[in-house]
Amino acid sequence: MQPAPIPDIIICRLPLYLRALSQMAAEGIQVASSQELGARVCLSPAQIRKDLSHFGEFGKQGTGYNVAFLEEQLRRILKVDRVWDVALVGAGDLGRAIARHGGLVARGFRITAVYDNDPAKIGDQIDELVIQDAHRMVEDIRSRGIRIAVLAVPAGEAQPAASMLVEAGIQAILCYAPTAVIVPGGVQVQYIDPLVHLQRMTHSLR
Amino acid sequence: MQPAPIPDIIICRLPLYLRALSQMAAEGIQVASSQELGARVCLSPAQIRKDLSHFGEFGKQGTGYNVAFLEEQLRRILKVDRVWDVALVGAGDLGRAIARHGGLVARGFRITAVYDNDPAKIGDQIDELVIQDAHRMVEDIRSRGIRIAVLAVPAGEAQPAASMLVEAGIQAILCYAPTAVIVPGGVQVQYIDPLVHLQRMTHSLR
DNA sequence: TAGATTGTTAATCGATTAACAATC
DNA sequence: TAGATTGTTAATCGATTAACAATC
Repeated sequence: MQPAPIPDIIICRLPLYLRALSQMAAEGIQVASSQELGARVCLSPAQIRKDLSHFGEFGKQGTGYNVAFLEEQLRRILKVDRVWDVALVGAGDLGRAIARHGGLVARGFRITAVYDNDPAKIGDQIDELVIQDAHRMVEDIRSRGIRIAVLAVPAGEAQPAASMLVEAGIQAILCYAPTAVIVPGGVQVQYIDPLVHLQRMTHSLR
Repeated sequence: MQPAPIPDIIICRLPLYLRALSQMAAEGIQVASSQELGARVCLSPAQIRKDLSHFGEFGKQGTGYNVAFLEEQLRRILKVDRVWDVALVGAGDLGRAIARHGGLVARGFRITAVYDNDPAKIGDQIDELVIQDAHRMVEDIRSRGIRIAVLAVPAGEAQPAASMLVEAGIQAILCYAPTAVIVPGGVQVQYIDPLVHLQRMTHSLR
């Protein structure tokens, strides 16, 4: 008997729960019902309870959930009860904004390497980080054991860069390029394309 | 009899189809089957055909879809067969990266105003755009008739900024702040939080 | 004890897939 | 004509919701 595998659609909601719980904790809220948590993430109380029940019994009847405890459990489940090293590929405007993102560490990530293939940028710094030559990327990432990468390169360079990352042993890629990249099974890719979100909204404008 | 309303989950996929079709067109591909298009967006051919069938009959039996024609139809359905003016709130690293995004116009959007509340930034330029005082934002957006905004401010400023945008007549907000904002019905909000994507992936790392 | 809220089951709902007649 | 692929229907699948016993 395997433990039932958790549907991906449920995993996708956990970071939202975690984010809401962190906010509640910051507001000094110590206990929250599924009703209250649901209101924050725009989901039904039943959905919240059902989702959480896949991982254990975290609540108390008549009371709700202890915010700090549930936050801790979600961090553990999502494996962000530690800080992951992240390699950043691409030191353009977007790469720079990502590297300087202030809230990474608190949520489990730290950019520890930045690569670019523009000779004019190599050697420059983004805060403490020195931009490295992309030619050394595979060797460097491999030797440092980094497993997560953010891809902030132009669309045309996304596939070759992703292939290099796979070669380097990267297992999870967050891709900002507006194009699907092909990677072997076992390597996860998530995409962020703001234009997709904008286009989702225009459809129902007037 | 109303025309059947289109489920949101279908609208959400159309921008992905459009993106894939634009790429195909750029590669010189003139005709694509639902099989080929599905391969590009990682969906089944049946799904593609079902989705498109909500809007009309765009294909030809035995042949597939004319890429340029379907691209044109999707642009029309998503209302990006024009260019929308967009207001950008927040001129930090992220705001700057968004303002300088090269691919906006080709996909239906153009940043025409940037606001910040930091006196040190007001008056500075991002390429051709002059950073405006956020205090003038409501009046300015309203007088220019802008209906779409991108919110790139710190989490703590997201709600007040969103409320100002609503007051200014904004109907669609793309929010980069890692927090839910409350807006009246009829105003759409989409969120982008890279940490949510990273946390979705860590769960299944080893 | 009375009130509230969980965890879970069964029912509902909606989305995806498979299959195929129509037809290019 | 033969081969291919659409648009659509019916079947399947899975996710969400409603309801409630358990219990804090």
